Amino acid sequence: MAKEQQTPKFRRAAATVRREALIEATLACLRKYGHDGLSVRRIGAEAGVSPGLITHHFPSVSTLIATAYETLSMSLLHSIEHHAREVDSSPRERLRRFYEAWFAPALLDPGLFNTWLVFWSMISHDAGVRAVHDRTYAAYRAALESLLGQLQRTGGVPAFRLRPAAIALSALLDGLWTEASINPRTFKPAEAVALCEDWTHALCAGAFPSLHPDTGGPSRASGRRQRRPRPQNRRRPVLPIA
Amino acid sequence: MAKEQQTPKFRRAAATVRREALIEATLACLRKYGHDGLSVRRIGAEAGVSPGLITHHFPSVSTLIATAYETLSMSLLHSIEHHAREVDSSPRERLRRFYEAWFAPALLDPGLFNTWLVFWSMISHDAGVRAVHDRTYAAYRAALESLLGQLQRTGGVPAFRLRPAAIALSALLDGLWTEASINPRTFKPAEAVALCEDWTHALCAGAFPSLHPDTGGPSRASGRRQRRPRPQNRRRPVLPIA
DNA sequence: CGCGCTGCTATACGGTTGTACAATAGCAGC
DNA sequence: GCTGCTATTGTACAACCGTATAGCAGCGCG
Repeated sequence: MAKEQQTPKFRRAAATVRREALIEATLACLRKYGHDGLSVRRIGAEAGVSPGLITHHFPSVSTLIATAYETLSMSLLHSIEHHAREVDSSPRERLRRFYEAWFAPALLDPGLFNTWLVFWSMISHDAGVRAVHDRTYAAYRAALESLLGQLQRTGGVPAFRLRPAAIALSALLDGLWTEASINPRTFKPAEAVALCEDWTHALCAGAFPSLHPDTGGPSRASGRRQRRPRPQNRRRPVLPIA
Repeated sequence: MAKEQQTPKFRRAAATVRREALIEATLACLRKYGHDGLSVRRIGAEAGVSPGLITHHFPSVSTLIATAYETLSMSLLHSIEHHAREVDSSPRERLRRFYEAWFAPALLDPGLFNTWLVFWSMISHDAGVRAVHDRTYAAYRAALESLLGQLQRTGGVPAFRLRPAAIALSALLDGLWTEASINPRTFKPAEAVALCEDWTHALCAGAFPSLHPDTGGPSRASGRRQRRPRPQNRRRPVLPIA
């Protein structure tokens, strides 16, 4: 009994690495358990650590979630951008690779979608999470604007307004990703890529009138119908639910 | 004291109307409290009813949620379709009115988005909710396919494959609706309508190659690049997170 | 080797959750 | 008007939640 294998009850770690470990444990929990994963006890168990530690390292649990949100979001964006930039080829090709990365199997994990749902559902409650969303959404849009800007400088591509174009493309990507994550049987990832490629094609063909640079606002967006008499003055409520 | 205003402690109701009232109370709770709204106590309080009643009328709380999901989803779809069909005009105009209804103020309520997040987050756990999603998504896609089919029969519009077109349009609508619900300041509803109108315009211009009727699958979707050598055999993981 | 800083654990607390079940009472039918 | 069916209530229960806090213990430093 002289040389007992007395394993230490816990190991100390620098605050930085412990915080990082907690963030990774949080992401693992959200991925595995979805909305039930953001519990100090569950995250602590995942990290092999006492529940009280997370409130010791983070002012509150929502701060931890917000940090995890920013970490994951930026990591994904960098991975996708890196994948798109890998081959040195035309902007059009880079955009296509961006789509491919967006619908790669790793991105279509249902656990990842559930993670995102948790982030989204916290936006309306927590100001920190909302700030992270605004930052990361801006970063995604900036990435798309960069790719689209390179595309615009390609010969034969008509000029278009970058910001609304990026908004539309981002929405298309998000919408396809959402449905693909919910029900993988609706369409194959390659179909999603093809639909995004179609969008690129239409953009290059100048088929999006409201994106023309001289189009100031959306009021003149439709172009042809200047007279919009707002026909039904008696506003029929679109949402009859109480 | 002879004529006491003795209010009955509760009122009996037929099972049907009580279930309906509980469904409406559920929707109100989800709208107000988001994910914290699906508690028997909160729903019961909203309906002015004891918590035990909901487990008495519904086998479980997830069944109630699934029913509420289907009710709200179909109600919204019918409202939007009704709004689109109101004027008897061109298919193109009906499609535009569909977009307008989609981004009407009532649909951009943050509470509605939070409600949807709850539904979405239950899909991976509950088979009933998943079935409701599959049904309602199919209904939405069918509605879009109907509108797009009418558009296709218009003179001057090239033929296109209905199903992937509806999938793409649905994704665009959903993606724009999501971001508009999260952050109303990113773009105005009219801009979203304009971007959808752009999509319609491109479709009518035949600017979506993969939607051409002869295009069989997504493998030939990109059209031009037949040789796709899958360049990087060492698959760099897109998601480096553990 | 031992001191001491502090990362970390363990527990307690008041609150919430879903489910179960016995008791109550509205109200319809006779 | 009384009776009986059953919708409804109220409570009990065990499990979980986030936070606060007192004290243990790893481990660097002297």
